[in-house]
Amino acid sequence: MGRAPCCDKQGLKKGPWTPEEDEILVEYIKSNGYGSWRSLPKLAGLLRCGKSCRLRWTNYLRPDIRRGPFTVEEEKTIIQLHGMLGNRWAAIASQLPGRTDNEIKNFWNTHLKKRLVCMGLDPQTHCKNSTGSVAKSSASPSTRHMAQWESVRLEAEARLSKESFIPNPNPSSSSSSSSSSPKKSDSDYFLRIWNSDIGESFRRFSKREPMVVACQSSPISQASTSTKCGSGVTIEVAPSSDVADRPEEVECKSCSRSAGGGDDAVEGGGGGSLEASSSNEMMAEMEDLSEETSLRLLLDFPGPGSDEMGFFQGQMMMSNISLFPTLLNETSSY
DNA sequence: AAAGGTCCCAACCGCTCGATT
DNA sequence: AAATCGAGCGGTTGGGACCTT
Repeated sequence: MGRAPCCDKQGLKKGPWTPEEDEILVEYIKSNGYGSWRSLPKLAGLLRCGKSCRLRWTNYLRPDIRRGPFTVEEEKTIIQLHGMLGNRWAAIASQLPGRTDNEIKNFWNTHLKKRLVCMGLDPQTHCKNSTGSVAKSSASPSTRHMAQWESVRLEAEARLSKESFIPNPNPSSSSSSSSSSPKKSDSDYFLRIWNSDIGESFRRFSKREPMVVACQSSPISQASTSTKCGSGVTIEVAPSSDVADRPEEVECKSCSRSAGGGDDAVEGGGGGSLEASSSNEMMAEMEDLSEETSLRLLLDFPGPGSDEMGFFQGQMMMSNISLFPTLLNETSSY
């Protein structure tokens, strides 16, 4: 598309920044802001291209940059977010105040990646590598990450839909009361994540790739062959006869609205529908399966002996966000 | 002490996307 | 609708710092 170079590179300086250049850039931005990076170097009197100035500012000179080694909590956050988002460093950085995407990327490539390899995990998929016993789907890592998000989101929407069937046993408790209604708030917690930077990042990315949901390890996901979101759009999950090799494809025409109408339905794998007359016991069973499966998908749960679940809860709590808090408490003994 | 190898990170490059013309 | 621009993102690299022999 005839893209012009970002700047006229003739006569512009490259390489490491000098303290003098740093000072000029900082002083200029302090007094003028950084409205246009392209014109900034000329206005500030720097022989650098705008791109270089932006990079220097965002990665090094910004006053809110947090320097120094990564903490253990930050490391775990990066690993978890990388498990969900893949190499989307900017999205990961948005969850780590004061850290830049470049810094996180470097830290990942020089430390965390090696650590995962040493643990016998594929740094891209966070699964056991080819020598291990866990073989996931043939989908690309980014697709799997999206699939995890999408799977959990679908379940959250399905749960909301399902909840709308159940008569409130305690009419005095308002539906907006989150603390006294864990089931309801569980869905809300997910939707809050969904509406956060991470969710936004996922939504933007997912526009570019067809959605493939790999849910072979998920009994409830296999069972959930279709659901309706709040706008009445049906999301189809075609059952597969060989789920280990062929991840089920989902044509998701979803909206971001939660399900709420009384005629929304969640259909079971046997072809039967969960209707409003379903027993509470069945609902409870579905609830348990659904929540555990969702968590495992979301966290790439590595299995017994891991403390990652507990960590993740801590991370989310730090951000005033918790995914299915009651379940996390129950499952933290894994 | 010196040479060679490895690690680490700041900076660059090329691409994509959204906005504008 | 097409071309262009500006910004941002992720992959890659150059070179200094550090380690090993």
